[in-house]
Amino acid sequence: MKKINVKKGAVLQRIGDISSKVFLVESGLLRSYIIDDKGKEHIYMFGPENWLVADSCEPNTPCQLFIDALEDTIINVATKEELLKEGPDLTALLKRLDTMQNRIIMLMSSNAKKRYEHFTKTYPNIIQRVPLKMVASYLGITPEALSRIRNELSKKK
Amino acid sequence: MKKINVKKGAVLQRIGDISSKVFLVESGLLRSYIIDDKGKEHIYMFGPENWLVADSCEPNTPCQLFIDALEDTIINVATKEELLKEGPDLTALLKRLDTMQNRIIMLMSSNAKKRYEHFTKTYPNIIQRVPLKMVASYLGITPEALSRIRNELSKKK
DNA sequence: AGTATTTCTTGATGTACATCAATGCATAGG
DNA sequence: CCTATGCATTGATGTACATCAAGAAATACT
Repeated sequence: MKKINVKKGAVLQRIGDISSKVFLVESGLLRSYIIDDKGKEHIYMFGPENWLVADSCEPNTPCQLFIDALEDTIINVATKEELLKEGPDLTALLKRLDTMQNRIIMLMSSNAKKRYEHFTKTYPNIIQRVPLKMVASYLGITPEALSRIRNELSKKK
Repeated sequence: MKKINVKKGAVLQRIGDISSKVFLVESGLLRSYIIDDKGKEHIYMFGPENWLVADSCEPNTPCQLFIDALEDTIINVATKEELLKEGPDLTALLKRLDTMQNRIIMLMSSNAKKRYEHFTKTYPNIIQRVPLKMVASYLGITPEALSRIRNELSKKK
């Protein structure tokens, strides 16, 4: 585990990389995302304090995700091999599975408005820290659609 | 790890259950799914031979998934606590993370046709074993939409 | 501070998919 | 064997979102 500082905008991993490291965020904010075949970004995950950010590709296969820093960030870096030797943090792994399961369920069963409401409840601090278009990207909608949803929700009250 | 036989149609877990067991499929086919607030089913995962089927909810929280058998199935059952003691199968865990990451990426970045094509490539045997409406449910579309996609694809050739 | 760039919003239009309804087929159970 | 139930398909219509375009507002850059 090596501690490093990265500046906002720094790229930690590119699609196709084989290295496949694991980043434990101490402070700041990372994101992982993909770029689809139309060149559109889709945010896979935000990584604020205490989150673990990594591509879950199997060892020695090319990564599918970009990872970069949305803020100046302090991270602890390790290779997957190192982590496996040390005996990985099972609690963290289970939490991660839970998070991903929730994300899948959300994507499958809720419309954009509900996904947004769920997001604001689950990650109340993140929404203050990133542009709305990134929230839209995480939710799987366009910035325009998110703008309209927020508009509608604010009128209701 | 206790080995049990279940008949097609048997329900192994219900939403809200706290027990939260892990099922390792030896032969047959399980599925896990949710029911949304409109009463609609969404298949979360199919569990054929050698798959691990479980709700990834954190220990001692209520499950979000139903789990039942789509065929007569032989499974090994364990509680999460047991598995954690034994030292879990890390390779299986990593594979599971990879699967879920792929599922999320699919749901976010591909249209129904691409998701279907990806599914048929990735799980060629499952499509023969379940009704198409379940494939549709897994893909996040209606049976009607799937029917039209298949129609279109078969004409192309 | 002033300019450039990104971000957000609003409107008009388009489209992928859902919903609803009807029909033909297969399958299962008495 | 006959009937009931579930499954797949097709057509008509509806809708949630995307796309495109333009302008306003915020942010970053020199």
